[in-house]
Amino acid sequence: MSSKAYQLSNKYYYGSDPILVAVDSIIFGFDYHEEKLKILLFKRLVEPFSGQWSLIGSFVKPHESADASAYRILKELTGLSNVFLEQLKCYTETDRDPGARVMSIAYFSLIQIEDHNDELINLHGTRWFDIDSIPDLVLDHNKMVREALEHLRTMVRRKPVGFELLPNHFTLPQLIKLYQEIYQKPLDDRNFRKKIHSLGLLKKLDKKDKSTSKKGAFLYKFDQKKYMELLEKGFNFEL
Amino acid sequence: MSSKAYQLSNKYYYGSDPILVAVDSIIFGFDYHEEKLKILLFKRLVEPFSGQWSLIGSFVKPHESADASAYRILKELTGLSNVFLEQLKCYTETDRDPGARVMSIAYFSLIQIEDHNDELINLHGTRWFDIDSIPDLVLDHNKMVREALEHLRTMVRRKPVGFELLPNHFTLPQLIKLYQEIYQKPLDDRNFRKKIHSLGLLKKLDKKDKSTSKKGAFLYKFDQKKYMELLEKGFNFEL
DNA sequence: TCAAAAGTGTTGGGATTACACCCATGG
DNA sequence: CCATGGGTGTAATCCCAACACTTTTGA
Repeated sequence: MSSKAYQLSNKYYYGSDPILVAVDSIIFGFDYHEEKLKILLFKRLVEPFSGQWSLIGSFVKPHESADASAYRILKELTGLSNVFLEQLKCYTETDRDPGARVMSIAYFSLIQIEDHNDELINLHGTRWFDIDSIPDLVLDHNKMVREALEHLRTMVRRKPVGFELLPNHFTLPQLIKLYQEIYQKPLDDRNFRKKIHSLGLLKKLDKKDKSTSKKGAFLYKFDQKKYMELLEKGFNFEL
Repeated sequence: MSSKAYQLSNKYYYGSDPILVAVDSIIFGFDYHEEKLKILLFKRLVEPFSGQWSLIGSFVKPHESADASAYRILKELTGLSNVFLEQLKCYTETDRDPGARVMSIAYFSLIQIEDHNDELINLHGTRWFDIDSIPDLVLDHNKMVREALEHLRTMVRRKPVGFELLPNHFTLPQLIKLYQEIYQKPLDDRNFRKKIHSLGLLKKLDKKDKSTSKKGAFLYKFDQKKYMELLEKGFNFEL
């Protein structure tokens, strides 16, 4: 019985009441063909509500941190390991899960849709959903999605995390479309370019992407060093 | 046995491993006589490390949310109930507490030092410490304090929470000193006044506080409605 | 009358907004 | 050669930072 291991290590806190702890990840991706921000969902595996759409999650195991748990489940379902993943918020209402007293730590993740392993995706029945047509999810997961989306909108103004959603080489039109989709409003093309260039974050490549126009749009990558610097100290990216 | 109640409600998740969950609150106060930002600590009541300085915390009980737990312990130790309290971050490293596998949800609180009940403070052996001379704390509590302080500095630029640390009636010199203490840098007096007035958050009273000068400084209170509005939508308060 | 803290405005520079046309190319 | 999307510059405005003197009054 697995709770035995736990009991053994509890030398001190007799009489205190342990609680089940889960992690649930809100995983964002940007489909730049459709120009849509999406989140990754799967069908819940356990009762109650088995088979219903759910955030991707797992119970936290005795010998792993919550971070490790969130990384583990993300790796299992997408094959990805070097991704942007951070803790968002802990949901602790006593009645949030009718199955038991379960707390959930929500994680916020940004991934590049193209990178993930399609076989794994199919294997586990995960699916990308447009953020404006998320189905009814189990428990309080719809609330988690709403709050994660707010977090994304706030965050993108302070840190250059938008890039986590784009492929390594991307064009400015793609970048602009991403920000428009996140902010849910049209942005001025010229001012956006001016601002993004002024950050010194972009490295222009020689190649062009001609998949969307005859003229072709220059590809860029971002300067890893500058990126880290800005991630650390933040910036102000109001538009 | 209290864990029985828990077992009873766990109809579904057999074989999953529950974890002890605690809350720990980083409680900030501003002593405007000393012009110092402080945090409230107490001496830990349980082994291991009983008697050492610690953040104020408690285990989360089976029938309370983590928020309720944090409010409960704050009320017990300070007598205060209408305070600014929000969840900060969950600490989940497996080895963070040698006593057992315990997660801790850190809470961030801002209170008005004068409001709290001195008798309770004395009764529980709590004490205010300058943020620049925090003693060694149990477990990872020093880390929590550092991160909470960073959070305060970030937050104060986006939301008008500074007021939570001041008495209901306060003077502009007090407010400026508070911000200087939080930002840890001198601020331009005239620009600060201009900016704070432009927010439309302050209501000037007829009274003056003459405790710090012969001329006396006008007392202000803040406009609750405007405050709520700005708390909701945020602002930019770079200085 | 003077010391000590409170209060008050202006100006220059940098950033942000609004806005319209030329460019390159494949079909 | 033309339709389509990619790319560029400037002027007006707003916001922010820097900066020094006057006011009040109790001792």
